[in-house]
Amino acid sequence: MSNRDRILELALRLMNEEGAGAAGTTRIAEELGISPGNLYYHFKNREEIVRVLFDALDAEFRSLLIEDADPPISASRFAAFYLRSFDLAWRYRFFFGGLLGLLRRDEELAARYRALQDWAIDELEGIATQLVKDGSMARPRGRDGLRSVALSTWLIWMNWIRFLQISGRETIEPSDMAAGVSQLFDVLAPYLDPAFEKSARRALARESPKRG
Amino acid sequence: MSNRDRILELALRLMNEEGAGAAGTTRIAEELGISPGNLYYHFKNREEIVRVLFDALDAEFRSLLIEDADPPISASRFAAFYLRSFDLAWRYRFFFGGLLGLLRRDEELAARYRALQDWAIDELEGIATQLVKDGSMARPRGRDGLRSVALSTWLIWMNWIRFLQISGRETIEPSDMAAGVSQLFDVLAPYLDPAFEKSARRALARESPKRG
DNA sequence: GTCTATAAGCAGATAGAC
DNA sequence: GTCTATCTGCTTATAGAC
Repeated sequence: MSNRDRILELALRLMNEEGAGAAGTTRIAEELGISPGNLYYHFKNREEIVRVLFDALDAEFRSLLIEDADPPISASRFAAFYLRSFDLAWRYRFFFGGLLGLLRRDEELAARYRALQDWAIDELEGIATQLVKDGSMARPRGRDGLRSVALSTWLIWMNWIRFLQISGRETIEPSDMAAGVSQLFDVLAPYLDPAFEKSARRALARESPKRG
Repeated sequence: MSNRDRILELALRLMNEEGAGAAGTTRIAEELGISPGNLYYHFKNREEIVRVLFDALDAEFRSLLIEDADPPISASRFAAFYLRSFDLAWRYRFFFGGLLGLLRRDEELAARYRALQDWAIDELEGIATQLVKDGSMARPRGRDGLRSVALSTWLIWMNWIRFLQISGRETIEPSDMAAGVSQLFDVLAPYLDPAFEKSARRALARESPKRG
């Protein structure tokens, strides 16, 4: 394993466990037993490390969303999609807690993040539209009903892990993600076809990672 | 105006405008034209400044919630309550963006924040329960339906301003809060009595601060 | 690719005079 | 209450040898 990869791996671990501020260049180099100079050979600066990690999250998220927007959307695929998206958020959970600070310090990262967010909300709206077409979901009232539902799901997805962190949980486990998906289902529930919802909830319970 | 108050005022302004990290003790002292020593006479350390600001937010939020949970809850009081709560969040908007970082650095602040959050979610559930009793709202399905609705409203309240900041808005205006309240109404809408909802939305449009 | 050594800057905080 | 002066510790980042 190259030092470059070891740097990325350790940076991700440290930031996930202790927050985005925990992975200074000094500390990374020290814990890996390499020199600061070596680290700076591989990365121009601290921000570049974060950008490379974000790019991985970005790519995974896009392929996940594209794959799963493909019609028709069955209840189990619907549940699996949200579970996988929460699992992805978990693996890069450092990103959400410190997001604003990270974006303020790196305009390039901010631009990439915003492009992803805009695209994702559109895509989530597209998924909701497809569910309506499939007859699995009723169209919410109001002009921008589907847009609003998409935005609510985005807000919950973005902030579920941060909410757990803020609430004082020492560690966040993959098994905590099912509650986030369930929270999200609760927001969609009033519009979902009852049979579809029931089936989706069953799939969620079946496929959630178990505690421990 | 005492230097102590000037410190608090400037710290709040800087953090609101440029983020929680922007108000270092050095910078505050410099911009006020006082010495670092003077600042440290008034506050034990940087964290204490933040704690005093949080206490103000805490007190205002509690009195707002207590006042408005008083039955029966009319549609216009309902709308006014959410508008005022978003206005409060706006005045202390620094807090939400950098929340996780602030809590990680100050265990005392973390404990106070968590107490407020636990209390607030209970209280929001109480408001929802009252609306059901008043006949203004249908009880959501599922065992913890009202709890889930309370949590969703909390998540949106907590994260609306941060969402705008993250989305790249240079400045956030009081007039941006109405969209947050509207987003929150959209989540509640499926359960609200149609006449109640209509009336609440009308009150929201009437009482929202205008742009500019 | 990797190292040593160090520059340069900024933060929070304190001692002690007035 | 307010000041001057300063200490300490930390961080990012670079120059240049191996």
